[in-house]
Amino acid sequence: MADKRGSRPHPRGRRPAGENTRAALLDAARAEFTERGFDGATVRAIAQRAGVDAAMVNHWFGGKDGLFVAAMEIPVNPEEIVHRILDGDPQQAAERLLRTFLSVWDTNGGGALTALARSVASHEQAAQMMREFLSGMVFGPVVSAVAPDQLELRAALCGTQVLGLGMIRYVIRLEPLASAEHNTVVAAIAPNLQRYLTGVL
Amino acid sequence: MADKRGSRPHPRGRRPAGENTRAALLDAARAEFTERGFDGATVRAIAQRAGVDAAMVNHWFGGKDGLFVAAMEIPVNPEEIVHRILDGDPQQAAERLLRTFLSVWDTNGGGALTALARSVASHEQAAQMMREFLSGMVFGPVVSAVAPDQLELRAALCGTQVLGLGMIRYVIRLEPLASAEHNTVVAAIAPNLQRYLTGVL
DNA sequence: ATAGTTTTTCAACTTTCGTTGAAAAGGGGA
DNA sequence: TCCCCTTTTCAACGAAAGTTGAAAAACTAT
Repeated sequence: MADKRGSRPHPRGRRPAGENTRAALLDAARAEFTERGFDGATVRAIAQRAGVDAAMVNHWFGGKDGLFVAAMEIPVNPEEIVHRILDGDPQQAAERLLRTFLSVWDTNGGGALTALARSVASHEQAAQMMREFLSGMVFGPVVSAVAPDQLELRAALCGTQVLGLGMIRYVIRLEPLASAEHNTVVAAIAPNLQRYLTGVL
Repeated sequence: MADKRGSRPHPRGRRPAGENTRAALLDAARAEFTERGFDGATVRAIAQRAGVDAAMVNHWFGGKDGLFVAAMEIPVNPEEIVHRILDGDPQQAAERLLRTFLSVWDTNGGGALTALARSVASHEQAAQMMREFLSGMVFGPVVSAVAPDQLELRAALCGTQVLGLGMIRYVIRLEPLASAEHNTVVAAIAPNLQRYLTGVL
């Protein structure tokens, strides 16, 4: 009944291998940052969720900031996403773009974009990453491929619509959009987004 | 040169009257919450900005939470705003709505909505206030007056566009939207917003 | 096998923040 | 004038969080 190690979940030093602490930490960090934002998430909670000690964050990532940057490195390949969006009729690019975001977000509990949105609060670095992600990684390439003019303005406009949708649906959780079917959302928003991409401004 | 009270900025007890601590605290709180969000703002910084002791926050508002709620009580009258938006051609309601938000925000450094947006992070109360403000105070009444059907969906859709604009322009500060003229923004976005209000979904 | 390196936990430190209680000072009514 | 209430600062407390250093355990190479 009274095993000597019974009360201590983990013995001291290195663990039997196989369990990748770094990856576990990244997963836990993504979840916590998404749920609570940069300030709300604590190193201790992330470590506990990953089942390791909080000191591991410093060992592997140098600190909370490093972990945040590493965790927000998007797990999905932006080029592949962009490629899929551009594949087909340019007049339906908005619909494909919207469906892509919705499915990434819904399988992800809000996704990295939501984590960033929640973190932009007091972290200038998050705003920086957001800018780069929005204009550089996703909307920039798409707009360049399908839009006739005013590329930067169109990219920013797409940002307002997509980010606004993310905020309302996942952060504020305003009904009926928060629980609406993908088809409903797409039917309502895709035409507007399409105008930002290829319509006359 | 060496006044006995020279090193102490304020003597102890009550001050000569005339200076309204409560109001100063509210102003400072609005500024700090807007710039840094609920978590980023500290009671001490707010008090220093107001030129009073941090304990005054507890004395007047019961704590940081009470101060936040009090500070977010919107200084602009929503009914008046709604009335102005509804006054005129319903087909141009979106333009008036957009211009109203832009001017409130731009004279306000982002405004209460931005403060709330920055605070939604780890404060469920902020999300609650946001929901009520969006659907109850502004978009709800406007939509009820001009929209033909699906009132709640239309209100939420307007929320995505307006909140997204606020996030991109004031929080993320993505160019060229961040520094664009009001006319440019209105020309680009009003048609889309008008579709959410009165168009066919 | 043994020495050295890497990984891991533990305990403690430091800082920051919200909050509290007591004391001081001005104002107002009896 | 004297007493009481309100307002204000001050000092300190307690909790929480990011970080650090040392010791222990497992792996690796010689």
